[in-house]
Amino acid sequence: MTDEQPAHRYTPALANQIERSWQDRWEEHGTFEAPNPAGPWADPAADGREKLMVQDMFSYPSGAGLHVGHPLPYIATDVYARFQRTTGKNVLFTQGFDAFGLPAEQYAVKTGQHPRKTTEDNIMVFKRQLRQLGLSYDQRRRVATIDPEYYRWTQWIFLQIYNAWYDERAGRARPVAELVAAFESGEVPTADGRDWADLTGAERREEIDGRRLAYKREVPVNWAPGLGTVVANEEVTNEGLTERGDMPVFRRNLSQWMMRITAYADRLADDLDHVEWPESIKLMQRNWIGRSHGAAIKFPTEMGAIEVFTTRPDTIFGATFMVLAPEHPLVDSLMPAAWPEGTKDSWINGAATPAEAVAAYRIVASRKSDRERQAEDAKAKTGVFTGAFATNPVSGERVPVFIADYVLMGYGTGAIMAVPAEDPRDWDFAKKYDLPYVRTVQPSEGHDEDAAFTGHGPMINSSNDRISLNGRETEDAKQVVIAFLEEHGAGRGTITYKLRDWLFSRQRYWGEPFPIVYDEEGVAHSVPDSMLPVELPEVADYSPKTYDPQDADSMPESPLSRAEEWVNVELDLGDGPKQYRRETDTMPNWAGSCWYELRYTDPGNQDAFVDPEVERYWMGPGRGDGEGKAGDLGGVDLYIGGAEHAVLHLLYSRFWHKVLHDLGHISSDEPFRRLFIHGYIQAYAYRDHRGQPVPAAEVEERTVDGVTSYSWNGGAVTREYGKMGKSLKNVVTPDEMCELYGADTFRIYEMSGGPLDQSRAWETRAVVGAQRFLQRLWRNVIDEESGALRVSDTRPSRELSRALAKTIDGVSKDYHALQFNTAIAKLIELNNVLTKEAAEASTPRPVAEALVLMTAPLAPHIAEELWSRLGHEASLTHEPFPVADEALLVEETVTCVVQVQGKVRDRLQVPPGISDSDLETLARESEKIRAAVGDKQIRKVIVRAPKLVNIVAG
RNA sequence: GCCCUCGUAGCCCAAUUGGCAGAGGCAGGCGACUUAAAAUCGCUCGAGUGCGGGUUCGAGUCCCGUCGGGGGCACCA
Repeated sequence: MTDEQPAHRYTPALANQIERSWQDRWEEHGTFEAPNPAGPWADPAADGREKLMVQDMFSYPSGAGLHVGHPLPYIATDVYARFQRTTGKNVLFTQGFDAFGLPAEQYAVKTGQHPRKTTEDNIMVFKRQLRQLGLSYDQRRRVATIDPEYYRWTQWIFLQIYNAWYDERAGRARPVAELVAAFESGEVPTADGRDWADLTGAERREEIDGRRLAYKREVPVNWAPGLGTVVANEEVTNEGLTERGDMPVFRRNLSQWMMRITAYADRLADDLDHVEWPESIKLMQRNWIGRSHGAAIKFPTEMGAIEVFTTRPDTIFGATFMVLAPEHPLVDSLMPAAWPEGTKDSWINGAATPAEAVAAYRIVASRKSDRERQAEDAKAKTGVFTGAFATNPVSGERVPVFIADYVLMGYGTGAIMAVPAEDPRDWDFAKKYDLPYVRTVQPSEGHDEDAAFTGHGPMINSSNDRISLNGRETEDAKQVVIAFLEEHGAGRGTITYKLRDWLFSRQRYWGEPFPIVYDEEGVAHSVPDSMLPVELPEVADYSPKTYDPQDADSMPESPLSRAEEWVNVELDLGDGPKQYRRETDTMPNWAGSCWYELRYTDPGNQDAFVDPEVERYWMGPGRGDGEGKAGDLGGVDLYIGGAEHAVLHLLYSRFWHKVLHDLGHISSDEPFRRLFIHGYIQAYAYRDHRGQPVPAAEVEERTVDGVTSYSWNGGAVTREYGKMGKSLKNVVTPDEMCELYGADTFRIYEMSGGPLDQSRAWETRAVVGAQRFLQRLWRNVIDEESGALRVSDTRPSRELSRALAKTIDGVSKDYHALQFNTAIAKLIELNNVLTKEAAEASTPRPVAEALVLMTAPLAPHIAEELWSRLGHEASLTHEPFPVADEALLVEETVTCVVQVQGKVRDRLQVPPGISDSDLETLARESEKIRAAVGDKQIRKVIVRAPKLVNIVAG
């Protein structure tokens, strides 16, 4: 079959051959290596050029390999990087591997191999798959998080964070050494107010540890017995299962490493104003940080004051009871021995004493798993009276104190003032337990009397001899109440966050070991820089001890704790050799990806995680795309990735980046200046009558009378749309596509499907469109029969010259804006115009060369091949992008539409520079327009020269 | 329940950001080449923008409501 084809046709076989040879050549010449301003790759040329840093989110080398959805962002960044090189920029573009973590370990457990072996095998597969796509990575800059030379610096950064504290007054992190000085001088008060000089050694250590940005503490954590590890709050799904592995999670108190990300809550929220990210992602981060302004208010009781947090201090006259979280520490001391006067039967759940009622309720609440709480009807509020009363500090009313599990210990102060009339949750609780309500905001017209009113309106019922809020609007009333509380020492304006500190310990083998050892007293010490990296030991059994997934009482046991020889070490930490025990937990998967963008800039550096000069060159504020932008904080110029990392990865890496910035190690204050979220490639899957998936590639489609039906092996099947996966039998791989069509065709198809931020369906049969385009392009330069060039030095026709200028202009704009789908359409359009002209004659060289250069970012191999056949020795990588002839962009005549009452009645050919008044005159003189207007009065004429005139008559 | 997004030819998508609904591709139809088919090439058919209102001289584009798809959050006081 193929032997009947013209000998020099651009067939898949030829494409494959060309692609291999150019990939080899690029590698051999180090074509995509980007010079640095300093260090081993220093090149004076770097300084003279503008820089640009383009990056994909870390790839995770899973055992399954790539399907056609994975390369979408990689190709997009590659096109962008290649385009930017043609504008003369020094472009840093590479791709590394995030290779620690649960999936690698679980896969290793399943196959019985060491995680390093399976991970490295997977990396090899990924590298091969990525190489065949022709991605223009700087190979020298690839990093893998599992490489000891990489995680040495991950550990070093951990120690930087460990040895830092957050100075609220300065609004930044500072080294712990400066904290000691601040304690000594009394600048920073100790926790209990005593003089630093009066504290014992242990007390001083406690003071310091209590302020470190990385600290170890007994905290309630998410323990997953089925995985044998704890996971972060963010890694637990709404169903109360682990995000990876779908295992049940239980709340347990365990001593764990934490990161004080909450210290950065304000800056993480505020600096979102200075990065170019999609608003939706900024919103998700702001919601996650969850900053709310309100007041902390003290409600006095006989046993001391209960502090509540509220965002609605204005409604305090409506606070008719209080609710504490069941775990609230004050509950025990609040309870009287017996039920007081006025206790309603419905409040006590049949218990004889408050102690009995509280104990019983606590058991019920603690037994509920997160899952059960989710499943429960949100309106089914439960709780019990504590027997205690508190005094409303503003209204002076005596209010009963309840405990209920709808109040969470982890948010605010774990206690609320309940305002049923203005809060639906409190309303539900009040209805159930027969508690009174007082409306303090005038509900709007028609508001349901049997419901809380959460809207805004003038204050009512909020006045006594000390204060009056009546008639005030919400915001105003808040300020008045806060001022009143502060004046009377009963409270203050305050801010609360949903963001919690980051749980940083995992009981896994396959992660970075902590650079921490414990002495005989159990005191933690940093491992000195000179002893880094702390390498993972070889162990016989690298899987953590797992339990029955439902066994809530089991205890985590880290695999490293069994490596006795590694755990027990003799070290000299400056005071002579002593025995120490190593920390046996490892860091979470996120650690390595928290700073890799920094390492990309200087991966060979042996003396530092990054040379400050190199960091400033690639990521510094006001450089690259940040040039001339007020308030720019620096960072990667373009970062492309999926929305699934909108919160976790992007928040954690911003946090680490800010700490490193505060400590003076880097100049940029944000890691990623511009973020772009790509859509996904999804696929159709088909199921037979039993609901079993059938191979999607073998399904036949038939349309009869406009109704489309699908069949497989003669039997009807149903179609669904979703992810690509083995279980759905709808996986298409880049390997298959490269073999069947070639990488360039595959790249064009991937980029032509639609805007990059939109998801789309994979359709193998449509790939041929991309192939036809490249074949036509090839044919316009090379004679299919002889293989000779068919370009000439003839001048292109005026029409072709215009088309070329328009294409250069449009394509260049599209590349800048990441609109590769429309860039492709414009290139095809020009190629089609060229095909018509070239059918009769040869292709004018200037057009051929410009078209090849413009196509190169998208289909680099064929472009390089044609460029070389056109007689150029060097790679076109750094060849300047064609420049449009401005004169040809101006049309000679423009079609002007003349409308009457908004309907098109005539079209005029006019010069583009025509004035409004000349155009109006022309339009009024038009026969068709006169006929359309008839004898109606012309009321108004809208002129938008040179394209439109609209006459309003009537 | 709340928030964010997207709905344009049979399908994937354009539309100078409020100014003639069509750039490109797939599929379909007709033709050329071929003994034939595939591949290739040429020509060609094709929506009034999910639905209902509103603003405007003019709405795919802005506003309100509604339906449908995708995503996020969910007792956060």
